[in-house]
Amino acid sequence: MTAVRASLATAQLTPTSYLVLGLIAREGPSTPYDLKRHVTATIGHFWSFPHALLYKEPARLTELGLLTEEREAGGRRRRLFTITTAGRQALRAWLARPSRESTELRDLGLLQLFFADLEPATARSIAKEQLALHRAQLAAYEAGRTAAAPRGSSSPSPTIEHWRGVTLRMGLLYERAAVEFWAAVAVREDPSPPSTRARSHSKVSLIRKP
Amino acid sequence: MTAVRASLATAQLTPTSYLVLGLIAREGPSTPYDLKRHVTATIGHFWSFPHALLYKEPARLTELGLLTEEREAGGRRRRLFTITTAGRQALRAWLARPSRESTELRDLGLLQLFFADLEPATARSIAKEQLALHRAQLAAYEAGRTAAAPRGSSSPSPTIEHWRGVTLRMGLLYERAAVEFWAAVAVREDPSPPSTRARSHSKVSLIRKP
DNA sequence: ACCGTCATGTAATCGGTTACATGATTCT
DNA sequence: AGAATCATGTAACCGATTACATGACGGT
Repeated sequence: MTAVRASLATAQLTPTSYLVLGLIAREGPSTPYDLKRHVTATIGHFWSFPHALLYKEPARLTELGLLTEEREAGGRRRRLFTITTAGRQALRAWLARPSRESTELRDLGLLQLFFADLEPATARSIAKEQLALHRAQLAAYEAGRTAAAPRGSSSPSPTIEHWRGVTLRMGLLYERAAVEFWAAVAVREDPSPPSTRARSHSKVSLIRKP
Repeated sequence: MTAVRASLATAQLTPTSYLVLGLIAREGPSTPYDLKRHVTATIGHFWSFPHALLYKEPARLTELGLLTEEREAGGRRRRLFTITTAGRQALRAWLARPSRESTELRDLGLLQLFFADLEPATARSIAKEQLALHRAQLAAYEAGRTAAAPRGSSSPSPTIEHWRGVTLRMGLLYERAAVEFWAAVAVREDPSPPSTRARSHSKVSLIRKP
């Protein structure tokens, strides 16, 4: 009965669950370390899944009957997980169900900027720091993209390069947006042109209010 | 001693902690509900902080000595939290410390797309769904932005409108990127032009592999 | 007076994060 | 052979999410 409830509780699968299910469905039987490597090379660039998760999640899914596990006898005693029919079904069901939740965009730099007026002097430094970071990330994506898309690669089925491409394309667009944003902030907060135009708001420290 | 350790453990403050500290530092003594409303109107659009968090976190911060709490005697028995000197200090320290962690971009639609080849028919429907969602969100931001920026508002200090503007500007840029991305995906996956150009990869279901 | 929504809070569960730990490989 | 890094895993804590619950307020 516990098993029944568990196997029916499709609703309680997390994004991590579907990531694991999807990877194993596509790549075939995998060890947690396989998952880790694949994730690092693709979606992990902007959605982090700590490796401990990728070791724990397959165990959960196995309990739910969505995966099976076999363990190497000797050597590293690796765990190899295989997807079951139920697992494929859960995955299909999820793919067919539209996701209406909106994107979580969690950025510490943005949070800092949100409070930057509390210490006006830091607004610029935050912007410059973030600008540098996002420019670097953008460059990394662009380098990876040109390297990843070998013209006329006649590989019959999608390779990991393909998936790098798919996921990184969005990352690329996001980083472009981020660079644009932080560049604008940096300019706006730059005190170098002491123009007569009034600032949008006073620059006194607001951190202590009466 | 526990208290000492706790108050020194600045490192273990989470983004939520700084959000709460920052809001109370800027807006003055606040109830959890005040926090909730403010967050909903601003950063909550793309970084969700469930209201239960905003009730629990102030209590934690109070234990750490970063806030003080006073409770209404009668009526709704609201809890009013005020920031302490230590709290302001922790906030300042955080603002001065650059955040090097990169953005978390958690999007269920992207995750689905990542596995869309497992069910080729769904790739397009996912793209269309996401495109509609992001267009709607983009429209909402743009509507909010024009409404929120009253020319020549001579308010002496930044109002909540100002902060809506600051946070939503990034949201706006992100949504533009997202719309661009999903539009491209939708076009690429659209089978309407049955051109002779070979597809980048075969469209057979990969969900069962030998 | 009633009803719906706003406002306010608590409890329990559980996933995610951090920290720890150690056996294989590879390089010098 | 030793060092460094890769590979592999476990354990524990704790924050975040979900669910539950109820009192105040405004409108009809």
